[in-house]
Amino acid sequence: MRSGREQLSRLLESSSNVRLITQLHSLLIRSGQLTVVDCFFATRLVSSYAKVTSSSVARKLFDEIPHPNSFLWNAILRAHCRAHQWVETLHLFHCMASVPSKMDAYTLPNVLKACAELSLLHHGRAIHAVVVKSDRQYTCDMFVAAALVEMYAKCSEMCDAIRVFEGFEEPDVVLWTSVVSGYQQNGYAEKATAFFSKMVFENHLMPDPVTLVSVLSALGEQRDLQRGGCCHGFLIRRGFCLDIALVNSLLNFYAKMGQVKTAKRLFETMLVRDVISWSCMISCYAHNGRPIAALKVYRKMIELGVEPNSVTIISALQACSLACHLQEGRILHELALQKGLELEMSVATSLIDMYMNCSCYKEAISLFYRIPSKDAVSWATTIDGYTKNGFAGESLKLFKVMLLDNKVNPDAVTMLKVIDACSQMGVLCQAHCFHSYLIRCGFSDKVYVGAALIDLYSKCGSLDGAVRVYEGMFERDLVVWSSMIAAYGINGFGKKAVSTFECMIKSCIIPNNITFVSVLSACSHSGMVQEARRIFDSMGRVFGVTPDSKHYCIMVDLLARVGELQEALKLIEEMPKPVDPHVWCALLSGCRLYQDIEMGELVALRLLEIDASYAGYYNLLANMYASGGKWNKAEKVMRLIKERGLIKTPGYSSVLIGNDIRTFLAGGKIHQQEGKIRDMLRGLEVNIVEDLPFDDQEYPLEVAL
DNA sequence: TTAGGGTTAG
Repeated sequence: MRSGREQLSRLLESSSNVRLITQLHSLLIRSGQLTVVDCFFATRLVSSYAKVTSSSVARKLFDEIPHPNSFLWNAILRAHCRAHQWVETLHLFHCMASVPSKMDAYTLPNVLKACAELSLLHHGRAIHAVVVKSDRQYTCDMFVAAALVEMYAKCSEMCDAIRVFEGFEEPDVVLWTSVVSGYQQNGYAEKATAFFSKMVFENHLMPDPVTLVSVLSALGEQRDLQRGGCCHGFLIRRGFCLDIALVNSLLNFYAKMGQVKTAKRLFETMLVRDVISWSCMISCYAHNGRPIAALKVYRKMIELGVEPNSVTIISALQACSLACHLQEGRILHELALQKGLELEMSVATSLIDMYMNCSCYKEAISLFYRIPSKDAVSWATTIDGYTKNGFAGESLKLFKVMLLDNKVNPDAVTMLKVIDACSQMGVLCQAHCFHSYLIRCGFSDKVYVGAALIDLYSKCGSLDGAVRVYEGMFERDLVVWSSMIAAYGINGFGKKAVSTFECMIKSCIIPNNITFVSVLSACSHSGMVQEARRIFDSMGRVFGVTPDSKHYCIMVDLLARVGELQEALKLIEEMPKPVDPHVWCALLSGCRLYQDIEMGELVALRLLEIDASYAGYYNLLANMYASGGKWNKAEKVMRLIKERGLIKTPGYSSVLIGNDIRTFLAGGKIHQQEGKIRDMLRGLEVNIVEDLPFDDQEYPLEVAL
């Protein structure tokens, strides 16, 4: 027969809601069993409150006990740890340290955890020194060892973590897992999986769900679908399917691998889903280019009453950003405000990105300036947002502000965004300046920076600059090759682009969809129809790359430009549906050029079926009529634009004059120096004609024409 | 009385 004290203690231990714990607490006070001298029930209560993360109540109770014993001290440390109150944990530990006899092996894991979370490596090392000094008292304790491994791993000191691990002849699964997880969290995916293999195949230890979580993350990083599938099979056989963290990890693995259908199936079979499962699924769709599906999942989650957290909001915002879904984005902004998350760094950055992508740059900027301490990501997002909205000059100004602010160092991505802004401006001297800056900062050796610089120089019209960067690179990846191919292409050197493409294949670099966009558009710019046909045909057949709407668009444009209108139409008919309107536009331009009014009218009809409110389509049609002298029809279409109140976004070009960027809008106000500008243009035309090359050398097509 | 785990921003 159990005593009342023991029964009450067990009841407290099994209580999982605050109300019940509070009732038991009152009962203990009323019955006189909870006194300031009795640490037994105080410890039980503190532990129970900690389980339901009521650390403040636990602390109040603890503070009432004048002489806590080791058990009570450890319980309150754990309560603060569970509540992620790391500073308070350390503070209490220092109070406790004044009574050394109270500290034991149970104390250290909590304190080490706080050190790890606060990245207090020196503190952690000091505690490790205490452990070593204690000889066998703590050194053989596997719990302390696991906490030490975790602390070192969190502080990116994996060598020290391994030394702790190696101090044990027979480490248990938890200790092995700590190391696997440490490697994975520090970005050493291969080491993590190798360590896991050693644990299973050489040491014959059975992994548990926690081990598998870390392994799946590492396999996701390694893009190892096969071994991930083995883990899936294993967890089914071992009956771990109800471990929600493990299944979430598996869900995330399939999401990372782009296996959306498998992730969806897994999500649907989950008996219990928490907010992380839902967030994983939203993020899975958003990251795999299906923002509408992501938002659908988000709405379903809300409908089912699952409370979204900051990660859910971030993932849903990413979907809004991709789908340019401003209305839903604003609702999410309101939700973030209600939850007090608006200025949390990742949420604020996602909001800025969403507003920028939805062309609401003023709202994005206002939010950016309200973030109290900005990080490199928020700066880069805003810089990039300006560029996306066509304000590259503002991007560069903001970058200067970032440097003057001097609180955050720009990272590689920030640099790439600034290069993008420079590319949009297309001003060569600016490109030179920024390139010098990158060399000074030590970023110029990075492969991705090299690729971006090639792109920058080529967009500034300096093919020489692009070639110099390319030739000066020690390492060339797919992106570098693709950038160089594109650089030749946009500067009109189609043959060089194709020969670079062939050289890349000889170097055993497999082209991707972007490489094909570059090489096909290079052919298009130089009128190389046969080469384009050959390369387009090889895409799926030889390289396993399925042509998408961009590739079809380039091919249709190319065929239409050389007058192969029927072949272009045939290609469109072969395309997967729905056909992107840009493809029809390319054909319509060809109809205009070759005055195929009949086909042009049919194409225009298709375009207006897609979007009757887009003024650009009407303009294309009107231009086609005007080119053929069919003024009545052209006028009729233009009248339609006015009647329907449609507005066409004007095209523009810009030029650097002194330190000023001057922008010229198509159809804009007549420039005060228009006469002089036209004289200059006429002069240039004459010079171009006089300088026309007539040998076999390759010259940019635009110039030759 | 104690340990290792899952979702997120450019």
